[in-house]
Amino acid sequence: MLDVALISHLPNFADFSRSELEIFIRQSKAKRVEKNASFFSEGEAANSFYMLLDGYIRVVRISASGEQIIVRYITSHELFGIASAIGRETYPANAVAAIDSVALAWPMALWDDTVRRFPSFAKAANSTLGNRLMDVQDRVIELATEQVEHRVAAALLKLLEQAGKETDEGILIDIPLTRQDVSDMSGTTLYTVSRLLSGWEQSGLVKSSRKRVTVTDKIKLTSLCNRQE
Amino acid sequence: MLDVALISHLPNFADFSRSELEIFIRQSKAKRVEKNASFFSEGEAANSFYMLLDGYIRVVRISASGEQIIVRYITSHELFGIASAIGRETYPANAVAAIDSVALAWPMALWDDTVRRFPSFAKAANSTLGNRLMDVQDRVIELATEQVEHRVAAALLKLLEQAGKETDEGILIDIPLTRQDVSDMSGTTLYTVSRLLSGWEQSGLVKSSRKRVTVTDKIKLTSLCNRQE
DNA sequence: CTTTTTGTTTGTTTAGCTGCAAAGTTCCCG
DNA sequence: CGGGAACTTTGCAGCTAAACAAACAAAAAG
Repeated sequence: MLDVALISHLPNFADFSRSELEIFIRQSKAKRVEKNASFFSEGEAANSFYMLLDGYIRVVRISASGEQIIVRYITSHELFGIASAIGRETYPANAVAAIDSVALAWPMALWDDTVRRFPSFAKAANSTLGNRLMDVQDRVIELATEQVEHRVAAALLKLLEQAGKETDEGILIDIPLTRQDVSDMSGTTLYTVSRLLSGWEQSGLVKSSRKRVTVTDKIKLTSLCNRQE
Repeated sequence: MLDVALISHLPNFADFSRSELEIFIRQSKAKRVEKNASFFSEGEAANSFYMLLDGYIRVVRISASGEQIIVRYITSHELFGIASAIGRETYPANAVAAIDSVALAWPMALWDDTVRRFPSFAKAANSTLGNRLMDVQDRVIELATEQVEHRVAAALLKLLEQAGKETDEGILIDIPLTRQDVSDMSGTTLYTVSRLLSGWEQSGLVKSSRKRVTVTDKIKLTSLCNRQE
């Protein structure tokens, strides 16, 4: 059983009493999902909402022409699969574990009641939605106005924030990440990503190997994103 | 004074009684904004939330490099400027009137109370957010995977749904719309849009003139969006 | 240890767009 | 009604990044 103390400090649960939170947690079921398996798929009936305890989740959609797009990553303690919050009865995307992951799952039937009784929870859910909306808008702007180099750099920096881990060589992106994954995030091809990474490696911005990227010069990488004119 | 009957049927207000709705409306102030003027700007303190009564609004953001992106259009009876719903204290974008427009404005201080007392209103706000999130995601996918021709066609079709008006020549997009506007929606340049429209005009898909586009063959235009491989 | 699978790099070619310039149109305003 | 502003079209030059192919490297499977 999960230790309530580990999550009681989260803003999601700010106005749950200790016992309320315990009851709430007890209503959930831990769901463990292996790397590359899904918590749920696009179009599926939204029977549960989730909070990620450990791991990383790729939110993926498939375009009309069959190409895969990574919409975002979910990190620990984020709510996800909250279709109800926006009045939907099916999940709008696929949630694929990037590494072995564990989440708590609540029956969707509890949503309305939970939101009504716990304003902090409702607020957290709404600001989660708001942040996602802003993020996605930022990506639209990026895709519409910036060149590939900029976009790939931005994708790496975002990953760095979400999953960066200090090492002696620099900051490692602690998710197994293929060139293809990066290109799926930045709307380009794995070839271009490979070329960019090679180039950056030569100029000492990053180190990369199979499924791993370490950023050695965050400053310079950031500056690629702010290039004016 | 606005006739309450005109809007009482909207889902937003499903569980307002007649008198509650009257009171609610009375708390608002009609705001009239001329073409090309703004209801509010990005970063401004979010003092009001709005419902559009008449007109069209362009939701615009400016990229880091100064380029303008049209994030979406707001049409009649939509809520907008609902920053509070996502826990923000400033507006996240500019709301510019595409034509002379009128909206009701409520003081943001009323938000929490309104949402709490009227679940239908809260639900409407949330599904508005949800739809926007989905829309923006769709645009990300489009920008990341589809070619310009496809994207411009999709932009026109979206406008057609929002502001289409039957005429004897076809369906007119009833908003003054420059080539630049269309390119700002589809992440390309006004030159390319101009070329595409010329081409489509030759093959009888559209008719266009200064600031006007009429779609004469919606079927074929739609098929440009579904082009496989 | 060998084979297969999966991921990465790199060369070459080329389509698709952008960017600029310049001319043509349409509209608006005094 | 005339002049200027705003919008549109078109030609051309140039370049970015996509697409394909092929070889290489690393990991997983047997």
